[in-house]
Amino acid sequence: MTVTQTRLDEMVTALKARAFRLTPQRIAVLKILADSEEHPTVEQIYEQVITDFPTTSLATVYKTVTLLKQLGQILEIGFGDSGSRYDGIRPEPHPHLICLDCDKILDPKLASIDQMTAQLTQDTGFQITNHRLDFFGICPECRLRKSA
Amino acid sequence: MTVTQTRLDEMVTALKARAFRLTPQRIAVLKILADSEEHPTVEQIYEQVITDFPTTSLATVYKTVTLLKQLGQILEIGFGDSGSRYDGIRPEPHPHLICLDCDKILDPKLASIDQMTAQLTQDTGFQITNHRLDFFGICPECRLRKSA
DNA sequence: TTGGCTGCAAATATTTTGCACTGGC
DNA sequence: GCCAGTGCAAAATATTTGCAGCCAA
Repeated sequence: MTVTQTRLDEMVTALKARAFRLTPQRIAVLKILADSEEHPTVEQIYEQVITDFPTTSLATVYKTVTLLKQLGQILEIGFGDSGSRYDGIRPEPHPHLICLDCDKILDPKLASIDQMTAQLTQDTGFQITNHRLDFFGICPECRLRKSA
Repeated sequence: MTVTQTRLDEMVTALKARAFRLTPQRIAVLKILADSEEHPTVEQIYEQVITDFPTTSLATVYKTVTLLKQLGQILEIGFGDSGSRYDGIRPEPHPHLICLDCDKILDPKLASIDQMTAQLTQDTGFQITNHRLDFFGICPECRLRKSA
């Protein structure tokens, strides 16, 4: 049993638990999200889906992504400017490291967020339910390419 | 000399330094941004501006906000869903604490970000130039109101 | 004086929605 | 068989842009 398999199973289980139907289009979207390390956009998911189901509409992909988001099965990573990107592999909040040059997104390990959250709760009285932490910069590969 | 006065001066200086013109509409926008603790949207800035200059267009406010953003004089705080909000008082990146109920945004003090940035630079080789840290939850006032 | 700035409207981009048909359960 | 889900197009939202006239420097 691979990690990917597990994630897809979890998504399927989450849908079944709430009596949502498992249509071929939905399963195709789930598979892509459960298997994509590169944090795809809705448009990119759509491009993938229509290779298997050519009649699938963009609206259906939007609806499925919205549904999964509401079920907490995927994480939305949106930047004001254009289409949001999604992480189906790690649905819980976690830091991102974004290259401004090639748009690559990495998931670095950083432990201290929980501590900051606890501190804020104590200081402000907020009941914190979610967070978002993004770092922007230039990745080593793009730095090399530019200096060449 | 108040803090607000200083911020407005800084914005004016930044515009002059690059030979941008100081039109009445622009100054009105600057004043609002330099003076608003509540992180207003473009629409809210627009509402304010037209009380002084009724013919001002929304596009002009957008253009001015975009210009100030490019000059690093204001900080954009965008959430995928709707209009971005702006902070003209503290243009440098800093954490936000957002109430999901009343949309209030606070600026809590948290020191450890620089340390995390340094760590990431060392671990990943990224040249980090910017970051964003937002916490979402329910503020004490809204919690009280809901439990009442 | 003059070229950047404004204001209007139209264009653009992204995401949502209405509705008749279809197919999963 | 029922009704949620789909697909199409139109709508809604947010922001940008073209261009003629205007005004800050």
